[in-house]
Amino acid sequence: MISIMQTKYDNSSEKHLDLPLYAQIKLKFLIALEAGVWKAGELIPSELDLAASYEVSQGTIRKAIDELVRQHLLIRRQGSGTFVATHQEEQSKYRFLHLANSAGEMEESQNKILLCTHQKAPKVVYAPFNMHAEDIFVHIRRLMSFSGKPVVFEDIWLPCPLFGDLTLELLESWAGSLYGLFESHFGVHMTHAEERIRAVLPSNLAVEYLEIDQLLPVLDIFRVAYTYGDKPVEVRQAQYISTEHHYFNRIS
Amino acid sequence: MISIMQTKYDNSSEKHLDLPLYAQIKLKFLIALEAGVWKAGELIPSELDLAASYEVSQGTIRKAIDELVRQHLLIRRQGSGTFVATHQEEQSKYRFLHLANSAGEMEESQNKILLCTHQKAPKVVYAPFNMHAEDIFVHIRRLMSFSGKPVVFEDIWLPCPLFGDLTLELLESWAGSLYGLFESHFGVHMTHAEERIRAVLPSNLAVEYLEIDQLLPVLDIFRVAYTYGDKPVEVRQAQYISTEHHYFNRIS
DNA sequence: CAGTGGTCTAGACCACTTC
DNA sequence: AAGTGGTCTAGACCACTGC
Repeated sequence: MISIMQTKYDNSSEKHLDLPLYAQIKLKFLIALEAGVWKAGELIPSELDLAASYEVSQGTIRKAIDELVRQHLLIRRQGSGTFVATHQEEQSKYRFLHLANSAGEMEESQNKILLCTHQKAPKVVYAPFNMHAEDIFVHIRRLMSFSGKPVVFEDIWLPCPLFGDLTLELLESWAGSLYGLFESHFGVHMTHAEERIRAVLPSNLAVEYLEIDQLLPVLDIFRVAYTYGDKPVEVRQAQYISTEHHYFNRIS
Repeated sequence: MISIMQTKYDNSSEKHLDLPLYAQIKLKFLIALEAGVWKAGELIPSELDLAASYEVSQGTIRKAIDELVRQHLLIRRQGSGTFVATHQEEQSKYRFLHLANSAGEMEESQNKILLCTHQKAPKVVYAPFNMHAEDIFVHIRRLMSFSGKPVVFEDIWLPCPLFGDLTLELLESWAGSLYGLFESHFGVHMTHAEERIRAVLPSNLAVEYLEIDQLLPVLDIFRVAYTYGDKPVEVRQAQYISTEHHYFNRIS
């Protein structure tokens, strides 16, 4: 016996978690992204195809995709389709670098890798990963310059299980952004990050590489970056000279 | 001659700007907010009422409201209705104060108003308003303490045309947040802000009020806050001690 | 119980990209 | 011309609030 007008919430089979349909589908998409079924830059199926696959309406698929687009995990291109977001795009170039000059403009940076080694890390580094003092990390040290002047000195720490193959040669041969490299060579896409900002006197190494007086206050920025599923995959500690540049933030 | 199925984009009268319908309606709502037709905390008409008023479907109204909700201009309460966002709520208490302690927690602050005068302002203050060196501003100086220790010293500048009536007595009698006061006494609702952050040596006044050494680096935070329509309505310059606290930011 | 926002559907048509 | 996302509608039902 089939009624013409079906009742709406007919989830007779495997009701997930009392989440609305679009949220359940969003979770499935997140799993596809996390598992690498959908890879950075790739085209995903059309909304109508997905609607057919999951046996829901286009509107429900749209709402799931909408939220992922707002989180910068997917990108829509009218006429072409929906794609997995990537750090290769021009657009995302400065998403994770909140640094501007006095005029409020972003500038092109020149980056120099100072070292890339495998070693143990301090507690502030291994703690966010729930790892231990003996665990080995990839350690990158980098200097960023603007108009030829060094401005940012940073130490970047990556867990070996994911980034063990990273070498100095690879870093130096890579022209794009670091997150673009992580994505294309290690399949790790950074989705968001948390930063803690302090004013400090520069470390001895920062004094040396940034070529500044040891009494010049600098911004100290501690970042933990995450991939899909809120999984931490990078810790970095940076010092910024803030005489001709500043950290900017929009509160909305 | 009337067809049963009307054609969809029948904007025969006054086609606005080639914006989609929901965007046109969103603009009308923004005008209502800006003009004070809808005031902070008030209930706005139901979605079905609005749909009838503007002769569109509920879905179109929803999409317009959705965007305003995401911008924190409106708040939905299922079963009750949709309300104009306000700074009186507990939720928005720390939206504009990105300050946490070493454990990453927000703390309750004790605020002390040091002065409230009417005077001319420096260029960095009047420039964002497109005003002039001779124009008079309300100038508030404030000290914020956490657990009894002074942490934030700030100068706040407000244009007289809007805030001329602000007095020291009013400030001291007000228990809530500053933005809550601006909203309830002057009808000015802050919607967003931009901050520029530097590391500097503290000003002489900051040294005095924060009770710190003049060589201790502090965060210097320059903020311009805006109301509806991207209109700047406040400039503040703050210095934060960042030894036991930090500025935090989430990049997403 | 009436009214509100929240979810979901089915279907139409528009705007854009690609071939 | 075919296919994709973007807009819009009309209507149903669910979940919650307040009287």
